[in-house]
Amino acid sequence: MFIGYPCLNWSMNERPNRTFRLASYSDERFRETVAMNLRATEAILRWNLAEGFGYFRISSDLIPFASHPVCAVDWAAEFADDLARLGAYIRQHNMRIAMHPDQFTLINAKDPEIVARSVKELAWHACFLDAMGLDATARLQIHVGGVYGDHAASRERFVREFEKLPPAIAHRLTVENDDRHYSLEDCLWISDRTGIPVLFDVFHHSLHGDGRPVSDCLKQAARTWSKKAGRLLVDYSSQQPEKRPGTHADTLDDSDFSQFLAASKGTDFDVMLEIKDKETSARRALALAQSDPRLRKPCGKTERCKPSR
DNA sequence: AATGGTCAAGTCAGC
DNA sequence: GCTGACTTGACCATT
Repeated sequence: MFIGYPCLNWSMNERPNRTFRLASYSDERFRETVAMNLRATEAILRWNLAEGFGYFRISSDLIPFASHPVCAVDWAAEFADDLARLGAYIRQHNMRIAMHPDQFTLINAKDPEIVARSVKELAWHACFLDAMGLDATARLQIHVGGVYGDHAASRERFVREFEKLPPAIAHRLTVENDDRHYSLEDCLWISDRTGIPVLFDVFHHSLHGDGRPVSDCLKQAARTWSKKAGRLLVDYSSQQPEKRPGTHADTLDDSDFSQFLAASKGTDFDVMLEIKDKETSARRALALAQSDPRLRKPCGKTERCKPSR
């Protein structure tokens, strides 16, 4: 088990998600921004290694406007060396990487143009991971979406559209249960028909699930992950008190997380803490998991990974 | 320097 | 048909 946090690190003076307005786009500005974002990401991964975090979600803002027609720069070629170096670092320390294209990525949209844009969006993410030389354990997670008032039809459409995806995307794609439309059951239904591994979101399951115990869900979701796809991925969060149901907590609820660790004992996975204060909570989670035999730390290639302590 | 309106992309509910 | 919510950081124009 690796513990991770998404995209940003507030305690460092690094921003891996710098962007700018479309109206002020220029190739030069694009290049500068990508270069800064890459350097920041590299710095955060170094920090993660030192702190013991083996799992990280790389920001989709790293390459701004990557799938937009305005972007004519061949960034994968221009930054090939930087990307290869970053990838080598990740592989050397056996780190786990995921990316989460945003909610407008809908391979099952009714409008074929939205589908085409979504495929382009997924394609650049896949290209980015490819350029780093990462294998299929580096995942692209998306929600099912595209409901248009008919869950069943949309679920079917997702399966059909998946079959048409280029292999470079298909072999990295992962579906995640969401908090309003598609439960774990739905994702498993899709997985049965496509072989897509299912990322289990604990918090979403509590908001939109069938009430089944987390331990059962984890076991079911884990069965959808092959050796190639890697360990099961899990998103964890808890409810921010006094806020609309579904609002992610500002900071880790220590007792809720400890209960989750206890309840999940029978399954191994990498867990992403979707908590707003990022690495602050991730550190506490790491401390709470210290005595958990599943916990691993990122390590060098030659040195065998061992459970911490 | 601080502030606040607005930002590529999608869907849905509510007017 | 249009607007705002969803959700959330940050750009950027304005003060």
